[in-house]
Amino acid sequence: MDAQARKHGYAGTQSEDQGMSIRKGPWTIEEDSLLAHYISIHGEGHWNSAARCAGLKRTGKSCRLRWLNYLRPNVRRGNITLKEQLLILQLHSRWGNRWSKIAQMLPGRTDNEIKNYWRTRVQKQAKQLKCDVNSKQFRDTMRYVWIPQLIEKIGAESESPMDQPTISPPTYYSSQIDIPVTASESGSDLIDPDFMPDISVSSTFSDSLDAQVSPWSDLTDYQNPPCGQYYSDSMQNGSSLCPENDSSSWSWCQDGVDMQGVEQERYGFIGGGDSLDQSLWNEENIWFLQQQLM
DNA sequence: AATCATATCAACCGCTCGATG
DNA sequence: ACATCGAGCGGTTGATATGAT
Repeated sequence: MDAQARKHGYAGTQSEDQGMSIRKGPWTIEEDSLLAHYISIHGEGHWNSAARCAGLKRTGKSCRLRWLNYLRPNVRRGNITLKEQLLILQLHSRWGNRWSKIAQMLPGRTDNEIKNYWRTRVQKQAKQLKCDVNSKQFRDTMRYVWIPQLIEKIGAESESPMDQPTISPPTYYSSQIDIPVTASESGSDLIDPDFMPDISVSSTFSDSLDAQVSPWSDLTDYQNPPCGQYYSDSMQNGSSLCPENDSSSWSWCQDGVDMQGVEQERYGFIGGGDSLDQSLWNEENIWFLQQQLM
């Protein structure tokens, strides 16, 4: 579409409605109310006929999008919360760019919003790390730094009686979210919150992160990212303890654990869709986070 | 105060998929 | 089995807001 047409809110073609100009661009209040009124009577679906019958010079697609992303009741707007961020990271790690699927797990959030969040916040970080968002380096940083940080911060928030008076003390959280641990069938390999802060980090890793990871809104307002140690116990069965790996690939060792070795052994691929890491992103964790968002 | 750069987000586009005839 | 059509999805774009210089 040419910029002029968009600017004036009309398309030059009439593909869907015979001879009628199709309006584009931002929705007006009148259009919103027309659409909302129509849907309140006839319900969702049949978007093309909805557009026609409601007297909107819009495509069905446009109406559907407007309804789902804006007009629909219970649409949640505003900042993505920490818990939502955590859930997004987890679910994206599991499902990749399946935005609508991810959105289904975040009540009130739209796929568009989550997609925008990912692109603006997360991909920005990948860019600053000078790596691809699907690269191993970035996945590792996300899994071993940001997600633990988020969990820590959420735990801290949960401690605050002002914040969440009812549920989820940190211990409860930590007992539910076995983020960085290996096969936790027994449930014993869970994060100990005592491990969370004050982590000794290998110089290469910490230098790298301090230098490269810039503050990431809620996620990254940390100067010394905690990482590493809480994997050490549970990841021993990663077997490859600090081997001198192929130096061309990105890896690090900390507390005797070679993350790359672990990665190779354990991880699915971010954005890889079906290659799931069930031990890491298990249903229980996701369910729990969802409950927190309700 | 003006200008430029960057971030954010609403909306569009093209493609795919599933239902239906 | 094939064609058509509507719905939905993910990627992308452009307008606007915000911050930095």
